[in-house]
Amino acid sequence: MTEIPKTYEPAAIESKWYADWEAKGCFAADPASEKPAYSIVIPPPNVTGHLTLGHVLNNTIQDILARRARMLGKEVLWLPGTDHAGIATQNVVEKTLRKEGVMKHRDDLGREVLVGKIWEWKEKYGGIILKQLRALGASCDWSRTRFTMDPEYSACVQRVFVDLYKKGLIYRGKRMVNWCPASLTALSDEEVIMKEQNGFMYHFRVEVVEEPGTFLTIATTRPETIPADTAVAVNPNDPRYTHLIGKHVWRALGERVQIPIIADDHVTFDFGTGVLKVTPAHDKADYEIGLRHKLPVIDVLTPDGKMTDLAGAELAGMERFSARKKSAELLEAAGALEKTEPYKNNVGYSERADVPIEPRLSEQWFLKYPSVEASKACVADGSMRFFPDRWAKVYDHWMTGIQDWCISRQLWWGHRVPVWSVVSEGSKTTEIFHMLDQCLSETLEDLLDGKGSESAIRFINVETGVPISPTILEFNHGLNGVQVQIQVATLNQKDIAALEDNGFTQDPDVLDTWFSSWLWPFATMGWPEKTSTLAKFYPTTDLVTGPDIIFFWVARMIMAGYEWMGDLPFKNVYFTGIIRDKQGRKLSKSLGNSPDPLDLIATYGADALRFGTMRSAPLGTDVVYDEKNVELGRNFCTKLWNAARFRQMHGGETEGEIRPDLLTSDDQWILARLNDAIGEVSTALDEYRFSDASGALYRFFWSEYCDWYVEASKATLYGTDEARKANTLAVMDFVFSHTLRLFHPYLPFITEELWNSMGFANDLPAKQGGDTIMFAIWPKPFTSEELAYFGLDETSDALAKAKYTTVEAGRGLRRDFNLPGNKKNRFILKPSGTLEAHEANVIANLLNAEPFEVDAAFIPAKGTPVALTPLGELFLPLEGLIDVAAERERIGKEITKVESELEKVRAKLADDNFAAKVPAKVLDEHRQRETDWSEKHAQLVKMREALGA
RNA sequence: GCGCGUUUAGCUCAGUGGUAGAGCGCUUGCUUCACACGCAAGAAGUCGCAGGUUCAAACCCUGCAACGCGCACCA
Repeated sequence: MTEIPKTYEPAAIESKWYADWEAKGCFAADPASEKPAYSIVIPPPNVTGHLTLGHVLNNTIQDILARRARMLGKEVLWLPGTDHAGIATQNVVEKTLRKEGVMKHRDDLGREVLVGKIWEWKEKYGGIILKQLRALGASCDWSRTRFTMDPEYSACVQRVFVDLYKKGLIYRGKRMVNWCPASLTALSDEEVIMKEQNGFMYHFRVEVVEEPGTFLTIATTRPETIPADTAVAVNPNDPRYTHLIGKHVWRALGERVQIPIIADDHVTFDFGTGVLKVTPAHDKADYEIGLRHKLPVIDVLTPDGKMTDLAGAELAGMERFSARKKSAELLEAAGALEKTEPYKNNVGYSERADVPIEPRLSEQWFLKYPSVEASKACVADGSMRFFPDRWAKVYDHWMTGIQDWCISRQLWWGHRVPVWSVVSEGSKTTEIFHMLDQCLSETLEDLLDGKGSESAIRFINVETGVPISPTILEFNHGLNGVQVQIQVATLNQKDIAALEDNGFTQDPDVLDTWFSSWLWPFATMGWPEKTSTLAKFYPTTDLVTGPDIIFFWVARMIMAGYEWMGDLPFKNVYFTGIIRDKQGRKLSKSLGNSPDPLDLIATYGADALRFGTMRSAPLGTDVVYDEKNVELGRNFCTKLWNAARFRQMHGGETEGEIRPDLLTSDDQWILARLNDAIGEVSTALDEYRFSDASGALYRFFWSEYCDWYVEASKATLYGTDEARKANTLAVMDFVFSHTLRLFHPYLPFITEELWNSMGFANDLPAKQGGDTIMFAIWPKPFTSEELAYFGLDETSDALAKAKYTTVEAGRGLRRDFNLPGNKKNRFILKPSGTLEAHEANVIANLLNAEPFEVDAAFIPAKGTPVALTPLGELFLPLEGLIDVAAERERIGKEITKVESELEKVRAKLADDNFAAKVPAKVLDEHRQRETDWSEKHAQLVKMREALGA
């Protein structure tokens, strides 16, 4: 035992033990271990990220799982790392470079230089969040830290790209995509969030060319796209317009041209005017109509959302929203605007840039998802479990309606699309793609020299599917009209040089960040090699993440897991809540409602932050952040600290054997409560109910151990029976050593400190708690032998409970008569049975009663306040202060209360139906209740009678 | 529009058919020999609304309302 300082100072203790754990290699995962495996891969935070409360929640949960698994004897791998986070990171760095005046636009630097700058940034700031996780106590195996742009990881990304291409699941095409005019890139459907907009519905009219004087009224929310209209559509069955189908109208804005009136089922009768302007270049549905009717496509918007010259001189160059207003003015001026009415509609926003996206026709790479059926089935059939399970439905719904994934991004930071191409002279249609296939080691030059094996390189005529001999090709650009793809080995610098010498250029796009993240569970473990790590730790056990990335990440990881590992990537997924402020808003930097966890750690300690967060985060609900919770955590740590100090004050040996013959009723009671807590905490953790587990521990330690057991034990500790005293200390040590272990996953630092300073580590084997509490054995509920040894059964805690109820009754009397708690008072118990001197002593202590008399023959003065307790009548004599009337009134109040209870239970028992239909057990319960209440009632009435009328 | 979830004390939440609970906050009294980051006592709830099932409903069923989330989306 080393002396425990008076105050708990978390900072020093935390850094000391974290360094110690790392030095001892406690976090390292050994694939050769014979212990059963437990593994988690961290949801990699953005490499530019800083620790937020969301990370605190998420990573505390993972740490709790990992630490408990170690104590349960598992070989634990918690694999950390960061994500390159394409758009986010490039935005952050570009913004800084602009601020520093290094560049105005990315083109000022060019691709290579900018990417170089981002790498510099990454090297400089990239590790911050991982360092911050250490401050939280995260027990990650840092030797395995991965980054999604590590060379080995990038090779995995290229490999799966080629694999999917070969399987025919990746294709390139000109499609309508979600275009972000701020980030200047295509986005996947998942990156678009719909927001309700207060806009306007503009009604304008166009004249029918063939019938001058006849007008059609069109309703639109986007008049600025009128110059891009190439038709006007009506429903073929709409009687109002059938006679006009096939005729033309004059377009209202832009070049004055005739556009056809066409019939299409897409148009509904009752929306707007039933006449739809068709803008194939700027609307997904209109594009489909355009395809059906072979309409021309006129693009009037630049990539960054400005009007092109095709929009007409008045609009050209204007920003899209200004152009909208201007268009309305132009229509108005032309007398074509009939009305403008306020209108609410939903508009897609770019999730990252928070600006409305534009549907835009562009050439992109798409992926048809692989292994969809297996991925759907594993959640549906329960072989993978979601917590809370309602997310399984959301997942299933998405998987059912799954759409192809646009995987190319017009950015520079990320995994560049591994495709090289050359456009041969004189032909726009001839492209030669060079695909990577990293299974092979030959360089491209060797292959082209004919030294490569036949399978090493394949040149395929895409149209015919017929392989072409490499020697015929020889980078001859004369293959007009033939598309050729080339699949070769992983490119090294030499390969790339050879390609570029021959006029090949790499596809400029990079891949969606999630196209690398979805490989995380196995690409971090050495795939495609069959590593011992994969063999031991894949599939991983648990994944802990937010429900907001269920499609972005979770679903895609499942599909990747099945596709390349042939197995699910994790067995359980725990979805955390989202942390909100008291007004229910998400925490964000811009709202300024996002406290810095490191400040909280500095103020309250990491354990306090962890405990406070976990206590307020029940499974399945969002978390309302309140600093009070962290304060609560801090207060709890202090309580734990002081309880340990109290134990230490009384000296004596730790780990002393408990002698069952010397156990007091209080000892038995606390052992029973400990046993309950062990069971409750273990079950809660098994079911991922982290707040329930922490709540149970909190209640056990504070209310049961400190408030009752420690206080009751003072009768022994300050007494004269040395043998009992030693035994009580042994019980305290027993309870404390179990409690510290139960708390360790939540409070790693303070439990380690106390584990050592209280001496619990001393006599244990090094690997089972001797070195560190991290590997101490997780407490198990008592066996029947242990229960018998301690003499614990259903009745063994009755006496202690009765005492505590008696004490509460006495304290109630004190309160009722305004006696200050610090003054000693005389109490007399007129016992209903026998009471040992020791038990009386305990009651006296807890009541602060002096003297405390147990007197079966006691005859109280008339009007002496009394409380009915399980142990008898408890009197509070008030010499000279007795107010008979007041006491009668007090008892009268209690009688009223008892009567109302009695009435309720009697009403039930009086009901014939009740007696006839209710189970025997419930009936007995009610009868017992009736007996108890009426006994009490009779006693109270007698007492009141004794006080006179 | 479709689906999911939530609604219990001032606040945040437990409570799956049988006597309404916790933490915080509040009130009152206590620097009582581990702890004022503490101890003790207390006040506070027609369990969202309306029906139904049942001997019995916070709990099960139906409908409604409010809030939140997901998906889809008609100009």
